[in-house]
Amino acid sequence: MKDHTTLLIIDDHPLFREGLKAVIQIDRRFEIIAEADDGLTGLKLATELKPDITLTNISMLGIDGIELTRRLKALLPKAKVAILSTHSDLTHISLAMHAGASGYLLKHSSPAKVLEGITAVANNQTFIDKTTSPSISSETLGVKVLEHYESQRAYENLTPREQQVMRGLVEEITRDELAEKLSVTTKTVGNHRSNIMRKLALKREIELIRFAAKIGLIETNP
Amino acid sequence: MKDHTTLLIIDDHPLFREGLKAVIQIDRRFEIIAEADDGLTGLKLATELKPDITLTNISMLGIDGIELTRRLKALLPKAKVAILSTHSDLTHISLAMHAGASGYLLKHSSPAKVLEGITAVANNQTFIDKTTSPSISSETLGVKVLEHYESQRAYENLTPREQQVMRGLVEEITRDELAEKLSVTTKTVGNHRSNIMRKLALKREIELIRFAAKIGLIETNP
DNA sequence: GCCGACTCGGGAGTTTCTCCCGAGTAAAAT
DNA sequence: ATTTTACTCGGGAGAAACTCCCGAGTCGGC
Repeated sequence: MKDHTTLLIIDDHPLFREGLKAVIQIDRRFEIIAEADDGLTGLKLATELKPDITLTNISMLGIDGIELTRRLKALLPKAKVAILSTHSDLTHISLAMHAGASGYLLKHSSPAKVLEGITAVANNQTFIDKTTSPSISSETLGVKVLEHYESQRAYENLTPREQQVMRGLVEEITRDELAEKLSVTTKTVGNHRSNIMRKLALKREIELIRFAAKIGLIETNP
Repeated sequence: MKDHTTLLIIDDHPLFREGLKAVIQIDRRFEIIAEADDGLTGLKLATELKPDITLTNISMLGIDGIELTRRLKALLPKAKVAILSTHSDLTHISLAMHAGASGYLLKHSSPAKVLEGITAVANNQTFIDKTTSPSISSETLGVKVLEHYESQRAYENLTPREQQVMRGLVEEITRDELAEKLSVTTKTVGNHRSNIMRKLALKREIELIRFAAKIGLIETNP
């Protein structure tokens, strides 16, 4: 490892950035060369300044950390990204790793752990903080990624009209209102629904709603 | 205002606490006398040390910041609590204020803004960071609180059996399975459902699911 | 042209839901 | 001790929603 590793910090919480900076600055091997509070400026800075490691949050307005990772790796394949997230679930972890992140660190964990993670990434290792999800193997990661992409793909494989109907179905309007909105009969809406349920292999309404939430079609207030 | 205001910081993210401490320590009027990383120890520290202001996050395992506020105000009505949250929606804000918080600050906002808020609370003012929800009047706050409590109350006004059926309805099991689980006929489950929908003034399945999510009956993956 | 995919909806049957009602039961009130 | 009240269970009848199967019209592509 070089004796000087440059870092870019991307997080939409100024206070959190302060904390991270305070912790990292203790270790003289690291130098924070820039920070950003949203994904777009973060991506711009990363491509311009080419830091050794880009440390980014996931949940941000506009470009989120995962999308940022994806784009940055597309532009600069050798760039190293470490995710710093509140989410310790497999879905987020696997999406991040799949997007090309080298590390997945948790905001809940101790400063020492975070430094450990950054150091590992600087040394070209892959680091996943397993504090809350102890049993992450590359297989389970793969499975989760697959599941998520399959959900997304399954939805995208619906015809345009079916997608439109599905979006209507998971809104709080009645079938009649939806039919009217789409200028078809209630019967047709029902038929589309039937096809959608079959194509997505769902049985009950709540499964449809969960599916819609999973692929970001509807909000689930946090 | 006293020339020295004591603070207790409660947040489950060590790094965030670091950032907050770094920012607050710049202002010599404040002294951080303790910190905690979960609600229960936070509550214990608050009652023992009686800080002038308890600064707490909302989302924490076990006792969350709102529940902590409620309990602390019950024990020490003169204690002042400032919430520091990522959520800028009315529901959270109003629940917090209703629980007895004196301030509602956002993690997204600038260090200066956070200091401003703490200062205001120290001066016995009520401070709500309106950065992302500009139009918060006491009326809208009241309405939201009312809405939330009415939902909760409406659910509690269901009979025990109805609550049981409702919990079953929002799980991913079929009517038949639910009927079998409750040792009644499908017909009875249907009748209960009908009564539930009428009592809660709901029309569609998705409304039922949203309602269940609102009162914390089911998880909505974050 | 003709093929395939998409969209729309009818027919027929099934499941689910609503609304109304009565029976059994257990606790609370008088 | 009897009445009242609330709750639970389910039947009946009809409405609404859903499924599965099918045919017709449309449109872009080979």
